[in-house]
Amino acid sequence: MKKKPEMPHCETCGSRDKSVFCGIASGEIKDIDASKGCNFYNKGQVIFHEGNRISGIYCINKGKIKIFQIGSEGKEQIIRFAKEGDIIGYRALLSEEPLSASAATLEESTLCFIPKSQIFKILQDNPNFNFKMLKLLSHELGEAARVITDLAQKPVRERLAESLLLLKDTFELDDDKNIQIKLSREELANIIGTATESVIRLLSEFKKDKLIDVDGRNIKLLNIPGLTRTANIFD
Amino acid sequence: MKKKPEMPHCETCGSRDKSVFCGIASGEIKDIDASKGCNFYNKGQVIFHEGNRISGIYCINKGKIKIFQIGSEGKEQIIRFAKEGDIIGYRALLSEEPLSASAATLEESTLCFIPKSQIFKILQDNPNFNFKMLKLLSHELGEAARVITDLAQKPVRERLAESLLLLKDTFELDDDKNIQIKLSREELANIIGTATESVIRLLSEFKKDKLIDVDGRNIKLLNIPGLTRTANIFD
DNA sequence: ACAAAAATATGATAAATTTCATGTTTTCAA
DNA sequence: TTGAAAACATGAAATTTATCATATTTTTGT
Repeated sequence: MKKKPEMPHCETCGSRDKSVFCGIASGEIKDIDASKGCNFYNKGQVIFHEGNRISGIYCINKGKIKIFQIGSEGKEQIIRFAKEGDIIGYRALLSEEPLSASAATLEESTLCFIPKSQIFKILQDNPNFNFKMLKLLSHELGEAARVITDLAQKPVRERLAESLLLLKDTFELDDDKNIQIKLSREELANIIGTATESVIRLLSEFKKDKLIDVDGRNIKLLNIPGLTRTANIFD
Repeated sequence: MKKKPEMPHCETCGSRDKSVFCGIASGEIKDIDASKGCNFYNKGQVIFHEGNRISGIYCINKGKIKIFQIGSEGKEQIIRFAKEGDIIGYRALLSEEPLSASAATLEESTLCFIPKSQIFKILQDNPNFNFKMLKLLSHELGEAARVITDLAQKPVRERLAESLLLLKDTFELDDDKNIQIKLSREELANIIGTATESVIRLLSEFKKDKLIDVDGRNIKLLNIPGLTRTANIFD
């Protein structure tokens, strides 16, 4: 069994400058540090549950997270991903509504929890942080609109291609051009709203078309321009 | 030709207390009034265009608006609706990104335009307004997530039923239980991401099943519980 | 009021996608 | 290590949904 990692500190947190907390004064950082809690999560652990209330936000110190809803037939729908430096749970906290989605780790992760009172204090005292949150929310809303249009209008093959590119942008490629995230075929299906079998078949097609290379859950992007217009390949 | 209506004033605006501007002090309302512009739009007029920059937000004094994107095949996708008292364009303004969607009137409408400088001034000076915007954005984000799951997982018949209920909640029913918005079959199709013919067929089905009554673009909801679980009607 | 255009309607067919069945491979816990 | 469970894979059939063709009705501009 792995040992629990040391409690990370915001002051020395490597992902702080990439995060929404980047412009915060050193005094306030100390406040956050003092009020926060920090936990290690194994792969697949649920962080919070759709429908519950939330009393703070989680900041991802390390790891990868999926945010998902359960549809009416009990099927998981992945809404978005989060990684090191990202925050999750802020939507429900700020709207003061129940959580609209659940979150679970995709690999071993370390998350810090910052209580509501602290967040609201910073929001009040720090116009810069406040504005960052407005920007974050409105950016996310734009992304969501694009997802809606794609889900409504694009066929499954294109949606899969899109989501591979989205995963590339979110988690980046390693030196071998592998997407730096390992998802099951079922999870891929749950991003684009299709059957697992369809994803399996389409990944094979993409491989045959030399657009990607597949080795287990490792997906290598060989021809990114090709993926951006998969519908026209045989035009 | 109809006469242009009088310039409305925020101070006497009937929809202000229902809007995001409801808690604003009288002095600030006067400032908004002084900086705003106001215009009448005919049915079907475009208010702003996806991809452009925006320099303020529009507040709907009167009328009904659709917000939509154009998909890769040129097909319209309706993202959301707005009505009297709602604001539009705030997403692009706050994210400082280009507009992610276009807006057009669904009927004759009057809209006020409040310039960016004024909005940012209120955001800075008025924590209450600021917090209202955070709430609005995060609420919208929750709605978007639910739309994503529905589009990804529900069959067309259920999506149409859902969207009729959404339209009911947004625009309400008149005394005759008619939904207070008149959309073409094509527009209904563009909400749920399906073909116009499918909407036509399904509306007939709903009518035959006594769930709704249809007379042109007037849709009367006869059996709302039935619509909430259209998939199980014949179970 | 009238012609043209747009919207609505419906059937037949085609295409996309899911479901089901079944087999193989991989993963994981005892 | 091994046996069970989960994940992956593939074909065939069924289902859903889109497309095409065509007719009718409604709306709109002149």
